[in-house]
Amino acid sequence: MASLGELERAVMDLLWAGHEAATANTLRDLLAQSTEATGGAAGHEGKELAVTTVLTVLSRLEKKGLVERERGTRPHRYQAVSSREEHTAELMHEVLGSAPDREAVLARFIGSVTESEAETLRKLLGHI
Amino acid sequence: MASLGELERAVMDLLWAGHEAATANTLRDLLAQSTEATGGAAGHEGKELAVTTVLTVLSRLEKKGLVERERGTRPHRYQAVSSREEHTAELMHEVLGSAPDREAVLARFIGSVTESEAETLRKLLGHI
DNA sequence: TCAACTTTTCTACGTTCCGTAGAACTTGAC
DNA sequence: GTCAAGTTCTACGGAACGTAGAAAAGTTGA
Repeated sequence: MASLGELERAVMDLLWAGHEAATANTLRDLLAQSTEATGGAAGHEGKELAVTTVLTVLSRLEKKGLVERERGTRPHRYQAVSSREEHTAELMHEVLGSAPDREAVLARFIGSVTESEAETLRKLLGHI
Repeated sequence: MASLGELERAVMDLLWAGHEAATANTLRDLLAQSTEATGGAAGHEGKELAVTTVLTVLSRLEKKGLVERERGTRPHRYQAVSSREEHTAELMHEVLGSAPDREAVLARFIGSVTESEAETLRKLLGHI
């Protein structure tokens, strides 16, 4: 119950970036802009998707529990259920929990953390 | 480039559990045993898969970089490229890296770690 | 109120990934 | 050189996802 497709991910990124609820139309425009910006590599031109496409994706994201919608207003407004950081942290816990020996995983994990991240962790853990 | 199917996962679990290289035949037998053990819930009876099925899965896992095979011996022998713990830790880093603000994610992550895990982390961070 | 427009839901198709395995090919042993 | 064991090729069905048209539901100006 985790992985997202490419478009689903792009939509979540937009919802996470602008911290407000957005309509499908707004999102469609933003999607066109963001793919436009990435002219070079991936080949996605600034293509406008059909609104129904965006709506389908939003419905799927809602079913997955990542997005919630206000049904009151007429153009429904959508927003992320939890912040990108919370969601990501949750995912990390999910991954961590998928191994029987969590502490051994943590040992490996810490082994390849940057120094500044290590410092952050020390602070968070109430170390000196 | 990450998620595994159910059978792929089961195969990796076997390769990770018995730390030695195994043949497709061995794995097929082990798979039948392990599904047999889980009589109640999932409904998977102790069904023997075709060896070709196991071989296909192993090929896919090889292509994904999770498994490597000795081509020298005739029944090829397969083994996990990295331990379950390393693989899991790598995955966690991948997830962590998927968010722009890694430190914010770490903050949330630490927020819901068990006390014994926190203790482990403190020790590990002590001497980095 | 009704016609025109906007928004949402339903349905569907193509692609990719995965579980599954038969057919065909390769290779080592005798 | 034949045969049995093993490996590769090919393929099919189902689920997830990108994509969007058709149809239904709601809104609004005249």
